[in-house]
Amino acid sequence: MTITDIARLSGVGVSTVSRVLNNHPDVKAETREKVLNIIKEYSYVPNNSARILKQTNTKNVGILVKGVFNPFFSAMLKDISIRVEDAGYTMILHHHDNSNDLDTLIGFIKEKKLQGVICLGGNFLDIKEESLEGVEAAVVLLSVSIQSQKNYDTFSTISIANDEAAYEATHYLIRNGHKNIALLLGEKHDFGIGKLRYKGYKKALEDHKIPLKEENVIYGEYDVATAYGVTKDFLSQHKEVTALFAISDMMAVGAAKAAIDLGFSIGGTISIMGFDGMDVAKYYNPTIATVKQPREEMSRMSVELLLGLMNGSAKNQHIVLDVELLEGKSTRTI
Amino acid sequence: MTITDIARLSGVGVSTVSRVLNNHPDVKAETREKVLNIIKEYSYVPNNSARILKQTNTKNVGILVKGVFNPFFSAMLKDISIRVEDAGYTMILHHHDNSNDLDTLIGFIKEKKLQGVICLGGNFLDIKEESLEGVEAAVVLLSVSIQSQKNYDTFSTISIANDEAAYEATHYLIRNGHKNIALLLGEKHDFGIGKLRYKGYKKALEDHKIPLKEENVIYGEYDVATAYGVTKDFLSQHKEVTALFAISDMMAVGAAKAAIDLGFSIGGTISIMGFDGMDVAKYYNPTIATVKQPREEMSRMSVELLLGLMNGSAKNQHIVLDVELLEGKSTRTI
DNA sequence: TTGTATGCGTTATCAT
DNA sequence: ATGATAACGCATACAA
Repeated sequence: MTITDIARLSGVGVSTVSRVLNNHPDVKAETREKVLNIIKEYSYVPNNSARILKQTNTKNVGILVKGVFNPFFSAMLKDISIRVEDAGYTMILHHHDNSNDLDTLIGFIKEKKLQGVICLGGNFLDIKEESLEGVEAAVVLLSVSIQSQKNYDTFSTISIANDEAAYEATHYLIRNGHKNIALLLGEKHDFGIGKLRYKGYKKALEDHKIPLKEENVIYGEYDVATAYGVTKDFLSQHKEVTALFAISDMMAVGAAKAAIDLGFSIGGTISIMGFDGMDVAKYYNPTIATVKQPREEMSRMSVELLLGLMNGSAKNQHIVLDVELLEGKSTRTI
Repeated sequence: MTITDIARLSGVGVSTVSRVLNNHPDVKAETREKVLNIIKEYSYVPNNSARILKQTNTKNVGILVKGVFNPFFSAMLKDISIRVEDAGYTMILHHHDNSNDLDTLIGFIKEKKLQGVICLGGNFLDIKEESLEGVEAAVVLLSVSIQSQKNYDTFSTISIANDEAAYEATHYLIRNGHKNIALLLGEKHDFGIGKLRYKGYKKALEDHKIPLKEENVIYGEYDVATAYGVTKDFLSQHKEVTALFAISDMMAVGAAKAAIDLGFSIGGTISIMGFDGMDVAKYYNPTIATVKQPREEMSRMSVELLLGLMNGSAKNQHIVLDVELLEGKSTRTI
């Protein structure tokens, strides 16, 4: 069933059908009605690929998400999608788990003829100034990790200082008298955000002359159940540890439960700190201290910047936002 | 930059470039190399719309998600995507929030030329046998709510008996001596799953001659923070309530925290029961009793059924799976 | 107000 | 092994 079929069945030309489809004004009401009826009767749906192929000026912006299953991203997605649609753009959400984030991004832009893209997550470690030179779309990288600190001019970034944030969290625990602080990371071979947070943890220890013990670093794969398991194993053998810093709130929850099940008291015999500022930290029992990423602000700024880039009123820039340490009942001073 | 440009730059014809792109065997290694270099040099990416437009036999299955921000769906998505890709199909994820789920589904199938679709969520209340008659793709509705109990032959469904599951949860609380049981629903005007769970709650009360009090039904919009707020308001005025049944685990968490902040003891002065069987219920402190939906099984069956429907080895069917009541420390007998 | 004809970028058929 | 060319379904410039 194509536009030609509908045209034939309605006894009109294809362009008339096309006009009806696209709400063009210059179609007689009667004709429009007739065509609409045929469309409904045969439940015809235009082929969007053909449409995109033909169209030049699509008001489309894309959101490219790496790992949609991450609850922190899911939450940001919501904010972003609302704002994008408010601005009159159609949002095209694309999830992927490819290794090459950059190629995926470029392919996405070309395939969908996008005017702009916000990337949520991913490691653009080898991105270069010229990587996006031929790309006419505005690109905002949000919460991604890139290697260099150069002021690239072909794309924008919005992020937090992951190393400093982790430093702050660790420092908070140290200030409260903790010296034996375990670190619960995600994946072992993460050269992006995980590495930066590790760096911050390490520096905080160094600055306070606390020796770093490699065995105090464990990996929970950003998963509650895994975090629970490794923490339980770890704590049962390392009773001397008085605090644990998890680099995601979901892992902090798993760790907290593990500690509880081992007889620790959260905020008593062990202090737990999370990362992200998710609702679950706030509503856990007890409330888990966490490093809150400015999620709403990141979402808002990313859309505003993208819109600005698209209409030419903004230039590419690299924004680093502040985090906020939220205290909870899960830590104590010793 | 199109395939024609690449052909010109490489000094070959478009068909040769197309062959290289699609890994056809009959291209001289040397030629392939040459073309590949040009492609890389100009960072050319094929236009997928044109591709889809042209292709007939795309091995594509779609996943149509309504409300990707729901953590229960996110978890299922993960299982499904792995299985679909294992089967050699490309998975196309599409999220939407349109009111007409059926139209969105049909549009999605036609646009992407899909061989099959799994729908996650949505209310297909007015779906009819003939709604999908002209659609050649296999359709499996997963965790959706449809009005009729007819054995439709043009699509399949996999679901749980939401009313019975809610009945079971309520009955469990009643059996444990509770008579004043609050119900924490999602949205007020939900005529799908929410309505069914309300029905189960109501019937359980009726069967035990417990009068239904409308003021005991509150709405948390499937959101932790909202659930926290309404529960706090509610419990501070209804100290006589001894149990609360939330129809999602995230809402149960919010409710639990509200109760704690009001001085209740979870599993002591108040019993809390959730729904879904999410990790968060298990790792909450204390562990929250919940009705576990067979998530892995639902995911597995949906993919298996879809594959069967596509290769003709299966017929459309309507499967209702059992739930499992997981006890926790959050309820007690009175 | 409506219809005809052309091209969007690709794949596939048929030659060569 | 490779190239020319005809669709795919649509939007649109231009003609009527």
